[in-house]
Order: sequence, then structure tokens, then C-alpha cells
Amino acid sequence: MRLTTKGRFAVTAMIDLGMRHQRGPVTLAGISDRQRISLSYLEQLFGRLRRQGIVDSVRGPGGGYTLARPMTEITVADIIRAVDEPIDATQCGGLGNCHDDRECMTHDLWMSLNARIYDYLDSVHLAELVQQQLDKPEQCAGKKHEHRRVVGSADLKVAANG
Amino acid sequence: MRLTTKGRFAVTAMIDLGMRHQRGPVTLAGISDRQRISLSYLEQLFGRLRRQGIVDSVRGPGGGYTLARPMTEITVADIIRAVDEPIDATQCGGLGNCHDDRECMTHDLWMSLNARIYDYLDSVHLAELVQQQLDKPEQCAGKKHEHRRVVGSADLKVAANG
DNA sequence: TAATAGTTGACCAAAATAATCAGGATTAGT
DNA sequence: ACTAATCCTGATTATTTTGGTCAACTATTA
Ligand code: FES
Ligand code: FES
Repeated sequence: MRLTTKGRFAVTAMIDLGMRHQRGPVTLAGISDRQRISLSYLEQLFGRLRRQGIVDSVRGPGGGYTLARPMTEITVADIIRAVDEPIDATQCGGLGNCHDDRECMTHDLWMSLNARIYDYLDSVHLAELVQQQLDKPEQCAGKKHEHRRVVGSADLKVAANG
Repeated sequence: MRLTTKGRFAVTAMIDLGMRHQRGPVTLAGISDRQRISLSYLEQLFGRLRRQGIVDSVRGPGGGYTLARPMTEITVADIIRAVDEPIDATQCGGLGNCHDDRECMTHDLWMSLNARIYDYLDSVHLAELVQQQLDKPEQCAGKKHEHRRVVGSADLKVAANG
């Protein structure tokens, strides 16, 4: 399990896709423009998402990407797993080349920690995140925008200009 | 929030420390040998952990590192926060330099996702992980074992608070 | 007291690895 | 044929990881 900007970009892009997939295929150029993510990078990410069966692609003019499954059946963990290929296990790489009993602690430890985090990320569905975005009143609709503190713990300090 | 091998190594090392801090300071050389983590890397990691007040250091012969707080008051998020300096927010960096209405989705999205993950990792204490290791019988004592891609979703269940 | 050895502390630089981007090739609609 | 889009493969950049050196500190020993 790895959690970097790569996985986050993928989740962001998938939400963008989820918000407008009803109106036909969504182009990566559009996502790139809206979310300010490099088009080349998106292509790479969606290449993996497609091979993992999370999205479908339509080539040619009028094409783009569309969801391969309903949003309720796509979890955040699915997305991250697809683009951020999982670390196998530990330094043993699944071969168990540790010769003593103590080294295996690392192995089990990472595996269980991974499992716990995955277990959580598997409980968050794309539908929730999309709905969460749609529920927001036009927070920054053209004018000065004001961020609500949807999250309790982070010290969200935003300097809204205006 | 970032979750890479860096944070994982730190967690692994902290569990090793937690398992034997009762018998006095633990040397990084010992952790390096047991967990197969580069000594230089450990020094770097524990330098941060010390500055964050998570561990204390004792120099000279018989020295090493010891926990600065009881294990029940150290969370996984604490450790990861200490070694893996958190990403600020998004590309706007908390300043809201997005000029249009749509970009802010990224901001709130990442913030809330971060908060959810931190919220979870804050609920996992070092004491649990240490106990989890101590509870394990000799899992791979000289025996050959094969590893699989257990990172599915429900393959590896964790018995927390055992 | 003085010397010695074991240990952290801070720093730098190279090597390994991963993230990010650029350009061209391929497919399909008009 | 032309264009809009996905696909593919390599290059560039950033980050992680390791290795090394030297100084500071402290317990042990002579
Ligand atoms: S067997 Fe995988 S780390 Fe020991
Ligand atoms: S204000 Fe932070 S991303 Fe728009």
C-alpha cells in the first residue's frame, strides 16, 4: 500500500468522471483542464484504470472514458490499487528469505497494517465522494469562495480573497 | 498525508523499540540488524522522531533510544507525521490560488480524504501493534512459508485489542 | 585524572527508485 | 484525408534510500 499524490490524482480524476459520466464519455483533456492535472499523467493513470476494469474507453472523436461499473461498486482502494501498484510485502518480497524468526515480524506487520488501511479505504465508495461534492452548495461559484470545515481535525486555513 | 515505505519503516522500528524498551535503551544498530533497515536511514528517521518528542535518546555506551511517552499515547499517525512531512493540501497549498469555481473540489476533497485517513491512523496505537506481535506464536520459526498477494480485501484479518 | 570505546547528532553526496511529463503512434468518426 | 481522442514508450525530474565522515557525549577502564 502506497498513498501518494499519484493515487490522489487518480481519485480526484475519478470523481470528476463520476460527476459527469451520465452525459457520455468524458475526455481526459476536460479532466486535465478542470482539475489541473497533466494530460500525459492522466493518460498513464487511466491506462491502468482501464486495464484494471474500472473504466472503459471509447476512442476517436466523441470518445473518452466512462465508468465500467456503478459508482457504488468502486472503492477508493480500488482506484489506488489500480494506479499505485501495491508493495508486495516487505524486503523478502513474498519469498520468505528471512532466515530467522524475528525478521518475519516486519512482514506480518506490514501486511496487517496494509490490511487495516485497505479495509478502511475499501469502505469508502466513489458514490459517496461524488455525492459529497454534489451536496456542496456552490461553494466557490464564480465569486469569492468560502470553504466549509467539512473535516474536523485538520487546521484548514484558507485565505479567501475578497 | 503520505504513506510510503518511509513511514512504514518508522512504524516497524517503533514496534521493535516498543517490544524491548523495558530493558533499557535500544540501539539503532540492533533495530537495523533485526528489521534489516539501513542504519543510516534509521538515524535519519529517529532524528525526526526525537525532535517530535516521540522518543528520547541516551548517548554513550549503554545508550540508545527509548520511548518518550507510554505506548498507549503514541499513534501510527504520530509516527508517520513525524517522519513523512505532510503534504500541505493541494496545488493551492492552502492559499486558494485557484481562480475558478471547479478547482476547489480538489482542495476539499483531499483535505477530507486526508482527515479520514488520519482519523483512522490516529485510532491505532503503538501499544496495540506491539501487543499484536507479542501475541503471535512462532509463526515462521525456521519453516519455509509461502507468501501470496494477501492484499485483497478480506484475506488478512487483524485481531486488534487481542 | 586520562584514555578508550560505544553510541547518538548533524551533515553531505551518491545511488536507486518513483513520479511526472513529452512526443509520437494508433484508432475511429466526419 | 483530417481531426479528436486514446494508447504507448522513452526522457526528464523529484524523491527516497543508502553510505560516509566527523563531532559530541558518556560509561568503562587503566
Ligand atoms: S518471511 Fe516475509 S519478512 Fe520474513
Ligand atoms: S482553494 Fe485550494 S484547491 Fe481551490
